[in-house]
Amino acid sequence: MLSRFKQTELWLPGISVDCVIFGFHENQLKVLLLKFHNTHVWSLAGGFVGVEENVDQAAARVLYERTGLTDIYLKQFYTFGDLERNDRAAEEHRSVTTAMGSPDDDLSWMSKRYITIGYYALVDYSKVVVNPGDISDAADWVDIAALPHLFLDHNKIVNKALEAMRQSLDEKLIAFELLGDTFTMSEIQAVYETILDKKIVRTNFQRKMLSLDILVRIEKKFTGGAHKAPYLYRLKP
Amino acid sequence: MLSRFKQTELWLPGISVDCVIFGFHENQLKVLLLKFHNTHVWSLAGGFVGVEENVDQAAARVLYERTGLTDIYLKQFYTFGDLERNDRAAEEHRSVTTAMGSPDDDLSWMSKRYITIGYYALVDYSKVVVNPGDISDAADWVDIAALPHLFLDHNKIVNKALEAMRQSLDEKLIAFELLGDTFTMSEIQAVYETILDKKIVRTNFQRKMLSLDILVRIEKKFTGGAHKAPYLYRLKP
DNA sequence: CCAAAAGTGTTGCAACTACACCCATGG
DNA sequence: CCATGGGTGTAGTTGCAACACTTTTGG
Repeated sequence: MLSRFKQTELWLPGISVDCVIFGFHENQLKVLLLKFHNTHVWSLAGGFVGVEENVDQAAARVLYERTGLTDIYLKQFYTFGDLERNDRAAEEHRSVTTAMGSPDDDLSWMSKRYITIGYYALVDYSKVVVNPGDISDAADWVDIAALPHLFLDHNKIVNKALEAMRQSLDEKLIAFELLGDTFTMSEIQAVYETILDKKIVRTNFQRKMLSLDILVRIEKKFTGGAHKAPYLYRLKP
Repeated sequence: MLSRFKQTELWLPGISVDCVIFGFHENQLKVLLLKFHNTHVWSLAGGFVGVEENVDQAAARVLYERTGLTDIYLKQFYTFGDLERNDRAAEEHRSVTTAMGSPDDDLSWMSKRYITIGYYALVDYSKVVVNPGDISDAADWVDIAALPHLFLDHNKIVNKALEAMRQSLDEKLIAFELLGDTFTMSEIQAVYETILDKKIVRTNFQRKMLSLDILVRIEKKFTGGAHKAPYLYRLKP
C-alpha cells in the first residue's frame, strides 16, 4: 500500500518536496495539513521527485494529488538541508510506526536524511477536494494562527513560506489567488490583513486597489447579508 | 586525483551546491569562474554535500576551498531541479573528457542528473586567494556584463543570483560585503550603480547613505588621485 | 430609519528626485 | 586658476496614513 512512498529506483534518493498549501476561509488564512494513520502527527503535503520529473512538476503533482487542482500558483521558496531537521525523526518514526502497528508498512524512509525543497501554493479554498492519500487518514485546513506541532521541521517550513508570501504579496498581487473568480472588496482586504497581520484603513486600501487598474466591478450586486449591498469584483483579463 | 568528486558513500547522491561568488573590482561586478582542465568550459564553483554535513556548510566549504575565505555573506537563493538542466550534459561531458584525454578520470558524474542548490556569496575581491581545485586548471574573475557561455545552466543560475542580490541590496545593506574595511563614498555608489545597473544622483545617494547612520568617516583622507581628497568611510560596529 | 457598503475630499508626513549652488583642496 | 570631491538647500512628486464626511441601498 505504501509502495509508492518507498525508495525505489523510481524516485530520486534523499530528496523530497513539501507543499505549504494556503487557503482562505472564514477570514482565516489556513494551511492544508495531513495526519499520519492512527497518530496525531501532522505534516505538510509532501512527496518525492521522480527520476524523470522536474522538481517543479513533482511539487505540482503533490499539490494535485492532495487537492485535485492544477494550474495553481505554486512557488519554490527555500530548500531545507540541515542535518538537524531529522533529529527528531527517529523518535517520531517510532511513534508513528508503533501507532500503525503494522510491521509491513515500510516507513524507514522517515528516519533517513532528506533534503526537502519547499513550495507554497495559493488555492481557492472552495475548489479543493481534499484527498489524504495513502499514508494519512485525515487532511484538514488549519488556521495559520493556531498551528499544532508539526512533523520534523515543518513548522519552520510554514513560517518561511509565510515570510516569502508576504514579500510577494504586493509585488505580484498573489492575494487574488486565494479568492474565487469574484469577490468583494472587503474580502480582498481581509486576505491582506490576515496575511500581513495588521489592520488596514478601508478607504485607503480601496483607493489603492482600484488605482491598480486590475479590477472590474461587476454590475450585478451581491445578494447576501442583512442590510447591505457590496459590489463584486473580478480580475481584469 | 578526482576521487573526492566521485560519488561515494561520503556524499549525498544527486545533490550539489553551486556558489555564485561575487566580487567588485575596477568598477565591475565580477563572478569567480572555474575552467575545467584543458577545456574552455567555464563553470561556477560547485561541490557535493557530505552525508554528515548541512547544506549551508557544504556551500561554505566550497567557498572556502576556492577562495580561502570564511565568515562570508553566503545566501541560498534557489534550487535548480529541472531535468533539462542536464540536457547538454552528455555533449559537454564528451568534450571535457576528450580534452582531458585521461580515461582514468571518472567524470561520469557530469552526465548524471543533479539537483543543485544555488548560493551567492559576496566577498572582498582583494582578500581572495583563488584556488582552482582538482578538476579545474584555471579560475578567473569575469565581469558580469561579459559572461561567456557557462557549463550546463550556470548562466541561468548567475542571473537568478543577481536578481536575488538586487532584491536584498537595500534591505540588508549587502553592498558593503563587496568592499574592504574602508572605502570612499563613490566606491559604494559604484557598487550600487553596477548592481542595480542604473545611474544614481550623487548628492541624494550620499545623503541617504549618511542618514542610515551606519558609516563612520575616518579623518585620515585618501592619499590617492590627481586633484582630489575623498574621505574614507568604515562601517559602524 | 438604520446599518453596512461605497465613495470623495483633505491634510500631513516621509521618502525620493532633480537641480542649483556652495566650499575645500591639490596640482 | 580649475577640476574633482564633498556638502547644503530647496522645490516637486509620490505614496501612504488618518480622518471626516456623504451617498447608496436593502430590510
